[in-house]
Amino acid sequence: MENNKLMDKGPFSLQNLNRFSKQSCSGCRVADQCLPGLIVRNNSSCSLDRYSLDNLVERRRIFHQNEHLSFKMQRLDYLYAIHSGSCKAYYVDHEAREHITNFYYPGDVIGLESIFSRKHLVDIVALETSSICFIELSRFMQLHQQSSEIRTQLVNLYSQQLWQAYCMQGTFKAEELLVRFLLNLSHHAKARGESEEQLHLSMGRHDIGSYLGLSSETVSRVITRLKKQKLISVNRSMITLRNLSALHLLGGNVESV
Amino acid sequence: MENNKLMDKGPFSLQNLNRFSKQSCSGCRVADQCLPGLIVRNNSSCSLDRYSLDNLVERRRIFHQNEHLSFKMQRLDYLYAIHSGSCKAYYVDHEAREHITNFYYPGDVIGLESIFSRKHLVDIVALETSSICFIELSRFMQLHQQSSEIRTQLVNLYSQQLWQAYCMQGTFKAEELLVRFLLNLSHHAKARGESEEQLHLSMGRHDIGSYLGLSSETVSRVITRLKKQKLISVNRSMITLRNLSALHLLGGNVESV
DNA sequence: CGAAGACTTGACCGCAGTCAACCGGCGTGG
DNA sequence: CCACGCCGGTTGACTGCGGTCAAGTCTTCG
Repeated sequence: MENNKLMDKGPFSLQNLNRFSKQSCSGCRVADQCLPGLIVRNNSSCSLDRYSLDNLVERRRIFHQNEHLSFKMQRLDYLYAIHSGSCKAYYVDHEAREHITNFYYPGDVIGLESIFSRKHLVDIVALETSSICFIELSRFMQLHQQSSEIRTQLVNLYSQQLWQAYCMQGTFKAEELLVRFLLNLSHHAKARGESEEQLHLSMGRHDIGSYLGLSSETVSRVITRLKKQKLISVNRSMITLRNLSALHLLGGNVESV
Repeated sequence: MENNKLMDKGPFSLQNLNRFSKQSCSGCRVADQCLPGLIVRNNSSCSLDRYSLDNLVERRRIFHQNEHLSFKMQRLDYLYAIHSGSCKAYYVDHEAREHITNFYYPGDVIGLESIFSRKHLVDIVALETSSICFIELSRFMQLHQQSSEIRTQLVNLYSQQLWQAYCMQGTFKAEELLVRFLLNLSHHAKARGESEEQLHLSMGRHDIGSYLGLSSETVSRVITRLKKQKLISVNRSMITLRNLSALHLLGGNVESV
């Protein structure tokens, strides 16, 4: 029932999509936030014809929860863009600990960190039922050579992701980390036109911990503490930020990317 | 005396450089590792004339220890490439703690994480007397639009740096962090044609700690421990890796970038 | 030679990891 | 329909790594 409500409120109805479908970016709902979408949208000043651009996304496919988009060490044939849903990227270290490198949401492009090695450096998994766009890498690189829009957008995208990654380095208190994580989610949700207070966490406590460098127990404890301080309220995987300004203070007012 | 020896062995004699000097990449000693250098070297298939390329680096200048290349929040007019010496980039958080985002060595390009915001997101400081190449950002972006070499190299560079940053996320033991740090230095030194066992640490313990998310005391203690295990030997800022394979084991055999 | 600063070492403490018990929702099968 | 088991989340007790504070050492430089 909770789930049905979510589906109805979602950006589009999953049922209407074929499992494999030829898609174009022109009509995409998250085109505003997405790299291919941005490029297509700015087509006017672009040296490429509309056909090439709309074919940047080769196809789209539904992935179910815990289904892999790709495995570590596979050849890097595609980048992925998230149309709806969410994914995590992770690798397993020599002591069998899972390290999540990033979470991805609608409009995000996946795989940028792996390009130099020409193979996937991480496993990529859907956190919930998700609609994923396939961007053939060779075509992308071709278009990248031809379109100044792609170039500009790509540099900005890389630059942002790099800065974001830098901001995760160093040592922080558990509370600070978690608050920043939540504010980051909120920021991105807002950018996508969703609520900035109501967050739906598609990943488990363990995943959050793995991303932030904490144990799932610590994540749980900090959430409980924030709940007691009335800064957030929690309903299963739904978190409501009750006092954004107070949270910004706790998180150190980091200008999120 | 130690210093003189270093100068003589160094890649080139600092004294021969003017403080400001017009430079070209064609004859540069670290061109093999450097982004502008790589581009100039592959000029054959390049759409740009040699003049434009050699003028990618607008000028070169000597910075002394602790001298700032640029300050946080300044407009981003230049990227920097290190010709010799080394630098650190850092920001100060809301609790006045210094976070080092990265160290830079000959051939490295500085400023890539700041491009999207059009201003410097970090302070950049020379760790020792260093010769720094100035790359005017507007010219770089122009050339980036014109040269497919720059594009390919830049994507690879970003991709690498992003992966490297991802690998620093998550939680690791102090020993593991430090060993990986040393092995990374070793790896890069080797790539520059220097010794992979003899490392000269141009930054202090505090800086290493700030980069790895440790206190300087912990860095010191771990170094002492490794010394006692005969894995390294230490002579002030000179560290010798005595057992690379054992160190690789401790560091978790991470494929360094 | 003396002062300043970086590094080392020791003592103590606190945050977060680990281990374990418990809870509560959900799905499955009787 | 209920009973059961599973899994993710929460909570508690304990521990240990690494932070903090402080003293002491070594190096450099004026």
